[in-house]
Amino acid sequence: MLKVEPGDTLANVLRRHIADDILVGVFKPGSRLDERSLAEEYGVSRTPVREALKQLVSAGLAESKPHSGSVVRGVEPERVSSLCEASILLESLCARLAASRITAVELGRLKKVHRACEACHQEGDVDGYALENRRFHSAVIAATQNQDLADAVEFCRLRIAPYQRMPFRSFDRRAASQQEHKRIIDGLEKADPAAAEQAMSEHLKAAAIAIDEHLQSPHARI
Amino acid sequence: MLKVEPGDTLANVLRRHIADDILVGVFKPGSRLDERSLAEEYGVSRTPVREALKQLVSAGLAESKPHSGSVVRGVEPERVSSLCEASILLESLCARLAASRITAVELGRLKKVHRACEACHQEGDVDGYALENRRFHSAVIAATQNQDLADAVEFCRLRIAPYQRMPFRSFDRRAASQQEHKRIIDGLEKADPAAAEQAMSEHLKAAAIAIDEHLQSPHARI
DNA sequence: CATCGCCATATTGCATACCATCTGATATCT
DNA sequence: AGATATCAGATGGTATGCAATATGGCGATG
Repeated sequence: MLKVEPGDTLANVLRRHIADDILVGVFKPGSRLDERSLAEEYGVSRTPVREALKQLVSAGLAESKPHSGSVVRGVEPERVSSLCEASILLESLCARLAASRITAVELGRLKKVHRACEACHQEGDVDGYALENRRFHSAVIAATQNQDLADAVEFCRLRIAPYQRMPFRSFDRRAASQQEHKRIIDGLEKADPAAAEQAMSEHLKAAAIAIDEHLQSPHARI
Repeated sequence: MLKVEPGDTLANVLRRHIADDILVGVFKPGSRLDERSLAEEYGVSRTPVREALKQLVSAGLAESKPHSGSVVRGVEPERVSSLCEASILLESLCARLAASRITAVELGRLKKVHRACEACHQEGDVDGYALENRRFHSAVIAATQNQDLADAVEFCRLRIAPYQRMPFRSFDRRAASQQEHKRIIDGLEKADPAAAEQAMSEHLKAAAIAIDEHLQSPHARI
């Protein structure tokens, strides 16, 4: 438990661990991240926990007021639309760029991720699908061959990640998402920037609508 | 010295202070950020300094290897082009969006900043010009009315900031920059997305070329 | 003479203790 | 009874000390 590899640090391990817990929904938006509790839970001191939390705040996954602690950043429904819009604009841009830059190797990996998505979809593995979906989008972003652009876009993506996974509980949404992914791959494979951009834009718009519907429904609140 | 307002924290003050020092060139890329020295220099303990440094790393202004300390992130010349490209793409996008969304108040503030730029330019106040220039771009980004998009773009801008200011030592570059800014304002005022996008793109391309030329010249290395 | 390995030192990472600040609950005053 | 002031408990923020690890130089060995 809590193995820290040489050349790494305990705080980094904690950050990744807690971030995963947020992204997968163990820590829900709004819940408090108490330093002492977390430290005790992981069997470490408060110091590395603090560092991890600070980094999560920087990443936009949590927020903190001085002397009032940190909470998982909640995204109010009205903010979701802003977040979705940003994501649509940024990732469409990436798709357009990637179409003329993606390498054969990257395209191969993208297709592999797409197949993994399909498997999770058929098995009804929602968490698995959410994970592979994140990998799919990260792969497109990375295909821009511009690390700094990628960092900025991932910075935004990270914030909606907790919400992206919600609609995947629906079989129909997953099926639609798969088809949309396919169109993105086609655009990239044909090195057609306009097509890839259009496909990505439509995909994320559909996702945004699905998220919104989930937030509207009564059982929502994540 | 080092006043910490109530409702704020010493680490935050330090972060802003050090970040400013990096942006203004007191700490040059590549220089070490020693925790003990900084702590002693500011008359505080290592803990808040550590937190500040960690945040700077998250912001991309510094980088650290475990047990090896932090250094101001150096941008190798070959990475500058990637950074500039990202900045061009993202800010042009913002300009396009802002053209149809900027409010009268925001436009007024933008013009005011533009006048402040002009004053610094005439006086040869390079640091002042760099500051007002940053405000100008931040104002455009903010005019998208999308905080999450703005955060992502600022995240990228922060990384080139140390290099943006270099060309401003040249009177001619400042003069050209002013004219380019004017065209951006015109595009926004006419609510012409294409014009604003075009103007911003050309402005940043010119800036990128200017930065590159500075890095090529012998007296460069910031 | 070059290269590899070891050791000394400096610097970071982690833990613990203490201090400042916020939150809420209670009691008092209007 | 309502509002406000005050106090106690909880929680973050800061300081310091110790442990772990990387770095650079020196020496031994091929």
